[in-house]
Amino acid sequence: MAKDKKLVTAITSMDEDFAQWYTDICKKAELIEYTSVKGCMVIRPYGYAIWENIQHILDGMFKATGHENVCMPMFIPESLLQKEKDHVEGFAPEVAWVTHGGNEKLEDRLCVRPTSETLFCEHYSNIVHSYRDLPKLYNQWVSVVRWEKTTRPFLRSREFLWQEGHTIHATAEEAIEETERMLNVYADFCKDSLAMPVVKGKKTESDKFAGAVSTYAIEALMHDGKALQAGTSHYFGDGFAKAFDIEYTDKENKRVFPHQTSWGVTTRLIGAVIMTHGDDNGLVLPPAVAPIQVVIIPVAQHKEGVLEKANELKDRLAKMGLRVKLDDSENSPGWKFAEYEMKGVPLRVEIGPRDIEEGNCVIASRWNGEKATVALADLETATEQKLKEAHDGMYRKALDNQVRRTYACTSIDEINKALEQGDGFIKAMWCGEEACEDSVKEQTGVGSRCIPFEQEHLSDVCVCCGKPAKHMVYWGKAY
RNA sequence: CGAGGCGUAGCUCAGUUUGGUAGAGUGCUUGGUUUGGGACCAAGAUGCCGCAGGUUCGAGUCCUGUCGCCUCGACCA
Repeated sequence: MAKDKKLVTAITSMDEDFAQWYTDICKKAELIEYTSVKGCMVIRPYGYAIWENIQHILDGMFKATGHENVCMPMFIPESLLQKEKDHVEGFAPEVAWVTHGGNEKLEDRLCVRPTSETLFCEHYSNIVHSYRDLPKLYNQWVSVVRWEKTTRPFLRSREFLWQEGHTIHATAEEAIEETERMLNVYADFCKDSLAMPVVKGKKTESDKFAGAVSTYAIEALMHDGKALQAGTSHYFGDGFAKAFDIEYTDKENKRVFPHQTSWGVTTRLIGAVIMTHGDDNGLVLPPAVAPIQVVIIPVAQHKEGVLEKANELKDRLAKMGLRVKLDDSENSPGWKFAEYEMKGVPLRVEIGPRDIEEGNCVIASRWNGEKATVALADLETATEQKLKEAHDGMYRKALDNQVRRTYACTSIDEINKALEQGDGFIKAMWCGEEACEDSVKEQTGVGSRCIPFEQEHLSDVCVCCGKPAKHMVYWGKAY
């Protein structure tokens, strides 16, 4: 792969310094730019286009499962935030406060939403009165603010874009079903659109969302072996309803509390894509969310007929509904190759005088670096096939990495030994006690990620205390 | 919030030890030659040396303060 030294020196290699590699990609692929406010970044057009594609696909999936979009205010009065005890305790340390309106000090200061459960609850208490009003399946696409101490582009910023679904149901069964349904939507999206394998599971008690009865998550394993929570779905029971006085009259004319859920994914998904698929030449984007799916690079473009032919190919691909770009700038072809590799464009079509004479073009695939000569007549079918291959190949490659870095362990020693080969997922049995969860983290550095739905029986006893095991848990170092 | 690192041209950085006219590479602009893996030649433009005080005849350089960014921890999507 040492084709050209300049390609390698353009960004820090991931083996040398993974964190720097990540930052380099964010900057050089023009995804973000820093601003003068810590943790608040400009998401540049190319980065935002990825988000728009994510939004578009997910929004379709939400609508297909019966959800409606709404928009809540950005401010939450302190008194409202205080209503659910666990919730406020969980979020208070990281909220930003608005204390003044103009020059006047506010009586009741306002927090900038870190999440909108309280706002949805207040609203539901106003509009839910009868079983006929249920369920409400709401979602919103907004930004939220959490005053993080340490920030990183996409992975942990103080303001971030997300969607938060908030639903309210007549029964616990319905709400639990919704919680699971949306976790599956997320997992399917990660697999089918981001080519990213995830582990679905339940969070331990200590790792639950503030105010939830149970929290479910999808966990992904990054290229460096660290785990990233890629999405969550929470079941609230009727706890919020009780705290916010949301009641309805059921068919038997009884006053009862409804059951709620919330679920969300964020721009962190972009970070997940970078760290799942990227390589030392830059970003590698899954075709489904790539802002440019095919880039056409003319070679010797000043020569008669080259640009005309390139434009013709562009039109043919665009007609297929693909996002295609023709780069006819004055930069050299080599420069363009490197540039669009940095930006992770899935396919590159090269067209030059030689090709035109032979009736061919060259299609290069970003994910595996392969080049193929394709007859111009077969452009559409070849492109379609190579995009599909890219998605499938990327998923397989990511899954291989995850499998290779997943270690089944039955003792603390085994965990530590496994981690010597590099970070990854540890599968190990657990008794269910928080003390053991803490102890494992202390002794090995890995924390519980989730209790996967797909359980395996590795041993009868807890990896830590030796008492009877209740669950197999995925452990890992987290972002 | 703890520990470390860094703020000099759009970017990457040298210059700070030992105070004395602001530097390099890259990028940018213009013209020409090029074009199948980050092309070449020529000419040009670009700086409150993060900010505020102080010491000094003189500060990018020394002192004090301050703000910000990055990395690693603890916390989190």
